[in-house]
Amino acid sequence: MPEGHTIHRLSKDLLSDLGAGVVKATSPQGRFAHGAALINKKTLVTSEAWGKHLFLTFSRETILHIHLGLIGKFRPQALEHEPSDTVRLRLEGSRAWHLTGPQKCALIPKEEFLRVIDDLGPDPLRRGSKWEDFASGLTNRKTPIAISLLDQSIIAGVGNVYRAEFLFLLGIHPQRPSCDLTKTELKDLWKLSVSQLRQGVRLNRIVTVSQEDSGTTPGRLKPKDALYVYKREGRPCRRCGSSIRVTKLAGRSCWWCDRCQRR
DNA sequence: GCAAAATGTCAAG
DNA sequence: TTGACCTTTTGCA
Repeated sequence: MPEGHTIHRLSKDLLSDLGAGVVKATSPQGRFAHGAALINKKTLVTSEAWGKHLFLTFSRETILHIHLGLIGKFRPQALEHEPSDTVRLRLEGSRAWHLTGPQKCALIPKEEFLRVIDDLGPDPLRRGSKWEDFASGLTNRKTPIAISLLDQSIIAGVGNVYRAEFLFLLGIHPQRPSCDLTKTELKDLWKLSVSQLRQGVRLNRIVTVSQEDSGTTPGRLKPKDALYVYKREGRPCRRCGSSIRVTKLAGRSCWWCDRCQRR
């Protein structure tokens, strides 16, 4: 589930749901019992997303740092919905929110918050992020562009789905050395990140296929029709019909179309 | 019904 | 580059 769009959407939804009053916090799993007790009966003051990191600030400057990792989920439930014993944290406002399988769920001091965001590259979903910072992170980098796009210190919030889809949409081969991209390509890559991630927040899912290619609106698309290349190895490219290929880059599968994406 | 994979990251070899 | 982490979902019998 979680690339940057998921976390930014969560950040908004949590604030509108829990921001009104005092929050009740528990840890049905028990593993975060101490932290939950410290948050309990406090007010949610701010909710911020930086790339794939979520920071909830409660009264008295208590900062809760959450990172979902690969398998974590943070989902709204009806108040009467009983939490399973895998729920690390349950927050209760106008709805209940159940956090399961997070990579990180901890109360942190302000210095650590600053350190975490300092290590991140520009986040296309944050105001004030500049494409020049993205571009300067890639100068002199011979690493394949598909590897750079997963590097959170280069661009924060892009994950394995978006990297493959962005490169397809711009006709860029995943193995192209990062430093070989033209200024125009870099600018386009940044602009595409901004528009795609924003759409991801709006729809609360990743849909990259255009209306012309799909013949319908994004909201009505079936999951398997929403993407151009991700997890489509061996299937025909939606643009040219040639077989989608897959390779390992940065330890993760990366899909591309050899005809649409030139080296 | 069970194994494998999953939109992620870090530490160890 | 590989394994570990943590849980749910998917794919295959």
